[in-house]
Amino acid sequence: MGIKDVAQHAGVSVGTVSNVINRPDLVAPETRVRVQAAIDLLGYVRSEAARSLRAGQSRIIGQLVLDMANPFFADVASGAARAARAAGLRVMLCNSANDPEEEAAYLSLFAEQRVRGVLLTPADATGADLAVLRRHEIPFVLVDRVTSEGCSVSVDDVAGGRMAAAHLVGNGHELIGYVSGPMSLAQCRDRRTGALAALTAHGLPEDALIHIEAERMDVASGRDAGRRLLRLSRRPTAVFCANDLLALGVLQSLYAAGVPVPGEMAIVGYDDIEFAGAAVVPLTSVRQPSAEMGQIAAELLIEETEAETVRHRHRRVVLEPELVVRESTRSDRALPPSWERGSAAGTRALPCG
Amino acid sequence: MGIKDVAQHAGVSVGTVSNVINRPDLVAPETRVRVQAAIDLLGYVRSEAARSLRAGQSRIIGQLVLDMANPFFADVASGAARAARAAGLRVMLCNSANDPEEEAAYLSLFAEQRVRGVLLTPADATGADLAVLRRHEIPFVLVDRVTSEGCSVSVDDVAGGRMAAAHLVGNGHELIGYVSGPMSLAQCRDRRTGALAALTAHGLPEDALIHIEAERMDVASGRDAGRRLLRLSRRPTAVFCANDLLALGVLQSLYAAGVPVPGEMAIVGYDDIEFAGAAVVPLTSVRQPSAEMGQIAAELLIEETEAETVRHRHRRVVLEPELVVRESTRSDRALPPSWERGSAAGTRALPCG
DNA sequence: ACCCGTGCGTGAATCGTCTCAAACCAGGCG
DNA sequence: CGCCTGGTTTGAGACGATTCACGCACGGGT
Repeated sequence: MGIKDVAQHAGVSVGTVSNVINRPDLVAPETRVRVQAAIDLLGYVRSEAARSLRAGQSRIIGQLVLDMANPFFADVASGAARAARAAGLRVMLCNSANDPEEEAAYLSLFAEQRVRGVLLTPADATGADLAVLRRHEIPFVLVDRVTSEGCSVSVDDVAGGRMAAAHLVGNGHELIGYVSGPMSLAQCRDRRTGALAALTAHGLPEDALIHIEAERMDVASGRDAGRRLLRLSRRPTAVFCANDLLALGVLQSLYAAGVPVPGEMAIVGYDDIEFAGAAVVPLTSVRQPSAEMGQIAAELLIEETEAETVRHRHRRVVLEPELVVRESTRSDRALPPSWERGSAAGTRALPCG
Repeated sequence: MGIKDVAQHAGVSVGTVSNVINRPDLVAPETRVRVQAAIDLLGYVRSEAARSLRAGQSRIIGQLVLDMANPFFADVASGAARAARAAGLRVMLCNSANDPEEEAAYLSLFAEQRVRGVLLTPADATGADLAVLRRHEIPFVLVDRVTSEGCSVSVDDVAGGRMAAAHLVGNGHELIGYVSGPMSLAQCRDRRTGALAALTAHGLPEDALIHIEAERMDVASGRDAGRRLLRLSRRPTAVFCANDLLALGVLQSLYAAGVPVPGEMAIVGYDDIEFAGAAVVPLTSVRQPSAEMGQIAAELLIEETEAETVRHRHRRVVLEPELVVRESTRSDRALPPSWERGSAAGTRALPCG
């Protein structure tokens, strides 16, 4: 069941079989069909292990994400897989679950696999994992993070924060809540910076942005943040949330308290995950081009690995976010909910589970 | 940078280095530390390709799912990854996107990789892909599907349908809608069968279940189904939906039409994805033990691959679903929404995206 | 007749690890 | 002194595909 069996069966040498598979133009047509027939007959499948061993590297790209269950990363992964396939490579997707130890374990797995390169969103802030990659000379591209020592693809969070806040100010809001995740995350800081810039650009004072910090960026923390929001002495007329899960939580709290959305409180989320558009009050959200991020990251990585003659220069790609306006900030509430408009996310097909 | 360099540096033979790595107990302590020092110094990483070539198989399990973006499959994958790691294996997760061609491509990738085995939820109904796996003698376990020719892990959909309908009947509903996906799917047929059985068991006639078939099982189709539901001459007082995405869509339509949920229309979904509990009217849903399915499937597969002495017998594991009751079927609406109760799904941490 | 180029096929070397039979060594015992 | 034993190390394949320097044959040009 090896290449030798095929060769013997077709009456040729192993080299010729290899040529039929990899460089068919070097083989006489007659021989080619004979060999191909033997391959089909025997059900021969070449061994990727042997190929990789010989080549000194595998045809796999490793990808490490923070949470596979987060639709954002699922989208990033699908973009990366698409780009990889276009280059004849495959992606091995692993989930660090935000745990630096898991992350380190997966990186050494990747090293053993001799992967072409790694796409990662590090859970480890110390940079120790990047040092490991550099030590083994494994090319990498950061996704949704930035580093000075390699390529990265991220989204302009300052711009995203600015457009969210500008949208709210444009709708007449003059006191706005910012429901943030931990300020240790660059994302949360940048989005706040952008929002603040938008307010001051429109002549509002700095304290027009009321800061509420959630411990984690999930739905439960969002519900808590919503309750805190309602207890404020100066209640904002709008909230900007650092991600959609927080926004969904806030929405739930408001609903429970009987506060109409967007009538008494408008909401803007971030990420535009599928369920933002599918909420009962569809959420206005800042869309990140997640699949595109994955695709560009993979393309950068592939370019780096193929840079034999051309010298590869590390690049920092920053993509622009996009505001998707839906019911949760609609000022004219006479219109029916427009679930169908604004984004294709709501219509994406999810097969049964 | 190979095992030879380590051997030379430590002044031993390659066999000894191999032993230090794989069977340290065979090596004298003094030698062991000397070799280990050389390994650390040189940053040696063994080549998985060479290992696999030698062993004739890799340490990877291939997993093929219908949609990575569906939280259900994300959960299945995480369960499988856990079990695999416990056995010293890794999972290579691939997304067929419900496309039989993609599926076939990934299966031949797995064959080239000489994976230990494959976990799959086939998109291809013809069984041609299973024939390929059998031809190459690659062990496989079906997930959420059943076959007579191998192991499988699935959930009792008849029981799920029955408990959903029984819950509604128990709440006094006597006319119930069933929003189904395509009846070509065994899932949809079985859930209907179960619902019907529950109705008749409670003395209701067969036509107490009103069938509405959606083209696809996504939110948009659910919205459409909701609109059709409201146009019926005999309007049900409850709906059972074949998955949560359909249920979310139905919920949206009802909300848009001003129909109170659960006041005038109760809703039960299926799968209990995270966003079912996070909807503004949290959905009652039939929970599938998704992570457990993945874990059991992987364990079955591992058992099959390790069955050298013991003869492996294919098994069909059928798990029991569980009804998670939330607001959307609560008969006492005086209570505040209970987002925090009923399931841990609503509190799962999703890091920022 | 000779040479050369071209088209096609060959076969051996190579990649890095594991495994196993054999070698080696030190010490104890007859 | 020779033999045996048990702990330790060695070194030679073997795994399967790729690649490349050659060899062979044929036909055209000189």
